[in-house]
Amino acid sequence: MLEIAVLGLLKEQPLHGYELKKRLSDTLGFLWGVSYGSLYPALRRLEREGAIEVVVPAAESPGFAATGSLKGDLAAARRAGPLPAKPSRRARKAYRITDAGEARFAELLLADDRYPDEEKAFALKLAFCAELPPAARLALLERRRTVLIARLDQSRRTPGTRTDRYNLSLAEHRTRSTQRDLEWVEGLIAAEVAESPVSDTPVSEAPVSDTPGAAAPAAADPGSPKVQEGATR
Amino acid sequence: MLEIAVLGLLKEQPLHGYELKKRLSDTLGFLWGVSYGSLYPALRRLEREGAIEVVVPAAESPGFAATGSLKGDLAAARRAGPLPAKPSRRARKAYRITDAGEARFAELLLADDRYPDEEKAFALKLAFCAELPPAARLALLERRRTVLIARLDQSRRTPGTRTDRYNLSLAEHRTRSTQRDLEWVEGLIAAEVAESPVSDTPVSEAPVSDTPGAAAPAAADPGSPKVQEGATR
DNA sequence: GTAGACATGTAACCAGTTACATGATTTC
DNA sequence: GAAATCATGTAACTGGTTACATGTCTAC
Repeated sequence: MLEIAVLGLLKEQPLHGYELKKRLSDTLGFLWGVSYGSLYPALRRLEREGAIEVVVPAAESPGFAATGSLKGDLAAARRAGPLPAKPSRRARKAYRITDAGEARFAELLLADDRYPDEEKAFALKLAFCAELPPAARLALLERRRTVLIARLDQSRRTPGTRTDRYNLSLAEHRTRSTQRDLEWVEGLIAAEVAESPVSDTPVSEAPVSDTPGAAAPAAADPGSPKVQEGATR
Repeated sequence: MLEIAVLGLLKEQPLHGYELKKRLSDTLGFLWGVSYGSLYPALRRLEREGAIEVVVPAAESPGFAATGSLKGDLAAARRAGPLPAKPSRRARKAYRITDAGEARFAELLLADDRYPDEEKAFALKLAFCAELPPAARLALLERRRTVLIARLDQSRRTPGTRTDRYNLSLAEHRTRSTQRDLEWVEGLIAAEVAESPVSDTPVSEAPVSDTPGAAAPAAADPGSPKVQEGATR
């Protein structure tokens, strides 16, 4: 999860840990508060795997010549005036994504992770899917759709053993939420298909299929009922 | 989290681990799939803390006389015919909640836990709040309300740095979901207040206050803005 | 010279998971 | 007597967290 976010941000530009953390907090902050205690180890892990690499400290911000002395260069950068991306302090290590990292990123976005928080995982992936090829993006959305449909008809099958006021209300609210989530992703899918014509790409299994009108709220047709959430173990 | 669920189920009746797991899977299954690897350690932890205790194996299901021999009794129970709560196998250990456990349960339901998955935590607590005194229940709902309001006006303040199609859609969908969650809990609060007249009980700090019309979607007044989700940290 | 922002890192913990080991009892 | 189901438990791992330790540079 963290690795997705890190790779996603580094795909746009090289960044060092501290800055990365700030961006994670305020561009994805509404979904996530990452801590240094997980970020730095994650960076080292990714580096070891070859997904990212330390960027050479020269020419950090164009506009002054590198002398070869790191400290000197940094001081020079500082003297040049306050830049939007503020110049350095300590032994700041900026990372850049590698080709292997790009591959890993795509793989992670599409992976069938059994991360506990489905909703958060999907939200995070969606937040970064703009950088993905259209087919992969579509696959991501289709997968989410399958999960939601499975959830819906599970709640339809299961009567619910606890029938006090609170559980009843909870179940109903949950079902409606899921329905709306489904309508939403179906909207996204439709937009996606409209944008790039439905080439023959057999991305995973169900190309796009059904959705008769536009966004049928909670109709039948489980599409491909293979996925099955791992609720029961 | 697990402890809440376990205590909540044991509040209704004594159960052994295996059965507990089954109930967790199919009465709360839609929110949770617990595994033995966490359940059994949790039971031992709760027992050590004195929140639950092993129930004496005699008179497990009334209708036959205990002989003093566990195995004999169990075999007898078996012979008596298949009961709804099926009789035993191996050295089955049923647990019962203690008074200390009841106290712990109430404490956990109201605790300000910084468990990562807010939504799941609230859903779980709500699923068991029927057994709580009305004032505590109300406090639980009020707290949730505060969190949702904080979330809403954070998303209003934060413009959002990433402005591609997907992030925009995500942010909008999220806001609407939160709004509906808020309306829902406000409905629950209203029902709660209607049921038990607003005695002077100063449960936590904000008694009930505001909500002028009935369920004002996203109005001002953060109630008590103390809570503050730990997103940024 | 010290307060505070910038910057990196480690250790201990947390709440769960999977995989495995084991054993009792019933059913065929 | 083999397979299925019931039943309990441990060890290693996971993906994070908090709390802490340390260092650098600026501004006052």
